[in-house]
Formats: sequence, C-alpha cells, structure tokens
Amino acid sequence: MKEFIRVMKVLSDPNRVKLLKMLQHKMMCVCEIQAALGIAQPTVSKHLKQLQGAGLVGCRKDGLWVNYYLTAESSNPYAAILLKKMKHWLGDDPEITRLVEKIPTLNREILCKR
Amino acid sequence: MKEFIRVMKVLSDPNRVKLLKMLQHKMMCVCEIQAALGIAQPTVSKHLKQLQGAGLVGCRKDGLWVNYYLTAESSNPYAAILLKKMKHWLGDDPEITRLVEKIPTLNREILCKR
DNA sequence: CCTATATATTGCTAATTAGCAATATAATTG
DNA sequence: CAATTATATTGCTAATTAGCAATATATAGG
Repeated sequence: MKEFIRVMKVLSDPNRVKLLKMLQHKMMCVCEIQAALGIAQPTVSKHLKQLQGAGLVGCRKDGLWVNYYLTAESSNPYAAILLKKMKHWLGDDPEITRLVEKIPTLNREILCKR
Repeated sequence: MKEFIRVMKVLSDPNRVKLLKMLQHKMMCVCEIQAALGIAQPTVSKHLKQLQGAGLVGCRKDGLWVNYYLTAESSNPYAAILLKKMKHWLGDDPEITRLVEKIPTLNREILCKR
C-alpha cells in the first residue's frame, strides 16, 4: 500500500510529471531541467529526490554534473507500470509538447556558469 | 494534464484507495463505508466527492441511501485505466484484505439509526 | 406537516508540501 | 590547496488538505 501511495503522490505534481515526460526523451542534468521548467534549482533537486524515492528515476554522476534518467526496472512495481503507461500519455498536451520541443535547444555548457 | 493530475491526487490517499478496493466487491452506502473505514461520516462524503470528481466512482440514490459504485466507463481516460489496473493491485495487502473480509458483515439496517 | 434518519455542506484545525533564499557539499581546475 | 561551479540540504512561508463537529438538506413514514 505504502509503495502504491508513494508513486501516486509523486505523480500528482505537474512539475514532476513534466520532468518525467522530458526524461523520456533524454537524460538530463539538474541545470537543464531547471532551465526547462523555470523553477529554482533547489526545487528541482527536491523533486528529483522524490522521484528517485518512488523508484521512478535514477542518476549517475559525471564530473560536476549529475545525469538523471528514467529507471529501466524499478524495485517499486507500481513505478515500473506507471512509467510504461506514461509513455503513451500526455504526448498531445500543449504544455508538454512545448517543453519537449525546447529540449534540443538546451545546452548545459551555456546554461550553467552563473 | 489536469485530468491526469486529478486522478493521481485522488489516488494518493490511503482511505480513498481502501474505499475503491472495497467498491470492487460491492456497491456501498455512506454509512457502510464509514463503519468499514472507521472515520467520520462527513469525511467519507468528502472522499466520495473527490473520487466522483475524478471520474472513479458514481452513485445512485435509493431512498435515504446513496449507493456508490466504481464507474464502468469514465469520461476521464486515466481514471478508467487506473481502475482497471487497480483490480490486480493490493489484493495481498494486509490492511485491504482485512477490510474486504469485513464487508459481508456490514448491515446497513443495523449500522444506521443513530 | 412533523419526526426521524441518511447524506451533504460548512467552518475550523493540524499536518503536509511546493516554492524560494541561503548555505553546505562535492568535484574540477589552476 | 584555493577558486569555481554543479548539485544537495536546510530553514522558512504560503497554500493545500484530511480530519472532525456542527449544521443543512433530502427523503421516508406516521
């Protein structure tokens, strides 16, 4: 029950959903996500921590950057199923499409250093 | 997006999840649900209203009673899919099984009148 | 129409949480 | 090791919400 609730709770925030939809297209670092969503960096980190706690995303350090990605197989079964379902969802949402279109223009070399 | 968030938010409360799992077995009136969950009647009504708003349950009046049931086909596509998925979920959760076992013992004629 | 009863609504409180600014940590570079 | 930079953590505030008690609404029976 607790596992289920955790996934549902994590999926009930628009910014976290947008974040997952972006990660469907590309591994991303925190500053790229921050630029795309237009929210403060600590807020992004907090969202990512929750997504990680629910088994929806994982990360790998690469120097100063930390790359976040969708988990291939989660320890949380509800996470795995919902992630799969979400691939077919919200693809036509205007807010999501606008975000996804923005992804290729993000350049972490330029975005950072501030 | 809004429809999706709404379903996820509604599904991220333990009492609402328990309620749905009970409705999988039987149509129930408010006082039966109240007795099963052990929470105040207005709280039950509020949960039911949210579940209804997300397209997860419907209701039909029968005299003084109002019978709530899982929606066969919801206007909210996410609701429909999640309801279907949930049929195979949490069946082995101890809290859920305890609740479901209690259902046959509930008698609305006795429960009410207070 | 008056009473009883099942459910809905309202008003309130305590707990949770998304957001930010400030600060801490960690890794790279000179 | 000192400076820089990407990310994480902490502390705080405003907004949301689960819960209850009190009250309102609606329906059945006398």
